[in-house]
Amino acid sequence: MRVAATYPIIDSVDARATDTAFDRLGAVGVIKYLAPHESLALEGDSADRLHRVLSGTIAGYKATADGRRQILAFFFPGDLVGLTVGERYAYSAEAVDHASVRSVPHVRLRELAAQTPALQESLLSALRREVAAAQERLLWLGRKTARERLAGFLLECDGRIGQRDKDGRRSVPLPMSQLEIGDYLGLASETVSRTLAELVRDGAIDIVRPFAGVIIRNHRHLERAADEGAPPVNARV
Amino acid sequence: MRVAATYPIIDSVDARATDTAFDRLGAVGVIKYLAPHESLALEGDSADRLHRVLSGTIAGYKATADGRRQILAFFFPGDLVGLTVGERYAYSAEAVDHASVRSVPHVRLRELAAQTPALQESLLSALRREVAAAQERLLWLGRKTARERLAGFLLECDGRIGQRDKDGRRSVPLPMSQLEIGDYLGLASETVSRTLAELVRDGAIDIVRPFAGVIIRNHRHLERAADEGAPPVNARV
DNA sequence: CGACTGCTTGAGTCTGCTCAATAAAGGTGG
DNA sequence: CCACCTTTATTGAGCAGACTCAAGCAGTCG
Repeated sequence: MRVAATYPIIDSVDARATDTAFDRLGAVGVIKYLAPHESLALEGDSADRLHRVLSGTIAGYKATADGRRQILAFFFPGDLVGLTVGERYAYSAEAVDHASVRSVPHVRLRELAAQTPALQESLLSALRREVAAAQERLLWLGRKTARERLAGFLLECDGRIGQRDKDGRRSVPLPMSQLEIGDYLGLASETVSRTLAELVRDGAIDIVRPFAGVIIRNHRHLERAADEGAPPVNARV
Repeated sequence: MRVAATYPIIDSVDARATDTAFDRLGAVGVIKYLAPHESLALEGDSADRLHRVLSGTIAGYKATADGRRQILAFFFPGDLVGLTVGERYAYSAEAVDHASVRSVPHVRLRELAAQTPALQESLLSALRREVAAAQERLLWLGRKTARERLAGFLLECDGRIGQRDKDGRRSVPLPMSQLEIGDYLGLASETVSRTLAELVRDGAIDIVRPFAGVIIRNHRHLERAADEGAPPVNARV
């Protein structure tokens, strides 16, 4: 376990879709630094705080008594963890990699929101996005194949944290392990590994070794894989 | 297709957890009557209205190009359909049985909410419940067996629309077909049929014939089936 | 350098799906 | 009210996608 001193002191957010209304939060609450797999909150804890991710990645998840786990969402910089709670957290949250969050008591948040209609509005639309995201994934988990889910996941990550590399291709860093990707997609980690290999074989992606992300080789192909589980007719372009 | 005149004229809601703040909606908007499988909204439609279920059942769903379908939620009397939308509906909605809804333009709703903090608060918490429900089901679809999902579904329905019959047992009417239950749980309708039969064999439930609901024979047993996919050690009590 | 964690790959299994045939209801029209 | 037709539920047989178990490898951290 690393000590706090080894963390960079971060207080800005590098989120692409930064909602400026949330910048009001910049001055309140405390900053927490989390090591990989360190817990931020546990399902059932009394939920007094809202967390905004400053750096790194947080996973929100539910678990069963016998150890099965479903990751509900990955939270990247700029995202809010703990929005949906009432009295108690409805799910647990832990750091995926080294992460930092700003924690704001809900009480303080409510005060701020009362003064700031724009913030109120932002919270509401963040909540709406969260519902929409969860519902989209109900379709994945209920009705899509491993290949479709994984392709959809890579496209989602591309949209949220993808970058353009020097050759102009989309580069998607994946801070989470394949086990965590499996827990997000309702798949075993072996299936994630095999299906990634399949997408590489089909020419849709390249894997950055050691496993740290993917390069999208054929975006169109990946979209087709996400929408239609059928194996491609013409793989290579 | 029935004509509107054959519908009972309903303008009250028999929801158990009626949120009185929503009664403000009682005077605005129009009432629509829907025949079974009649569409209320399609994914991608411009979303100008919020619907409150007065009677019957509405299903919200997403579909893929090749005909697979995932039902996101069943809406019972008192529930709100179309809460989560932005510009356009994020999912389709259709009637499960004969149903009626009160449709309120979002514009009018916003006016009312501005005047009524309690309504604002109610909308927010309805939205929060919707997230929580979707996330609970991510766990079902991603990590639970057919048996666990079905048992969980029956318990959910008991909590929302269950009644106590003359012998004091829980009676759960199920207005939707087994195909629709399958589309809700990410299962084939045959699997729903087989798994229901299994729960009957185990003494957890009885099926009301012709298929119209279930009687919960052993609540404890059903709870165990929902939380732990393992076959019961001592079936009959 | 050694131990651990995470990824890959193979073999075999199983849950739940597909396809199919039959039965049971419900709605429609004569 | 009955005969017909359509839709829904049941049940069986076979299949397949994804899981489990297991072994081996690679990369990382201490």
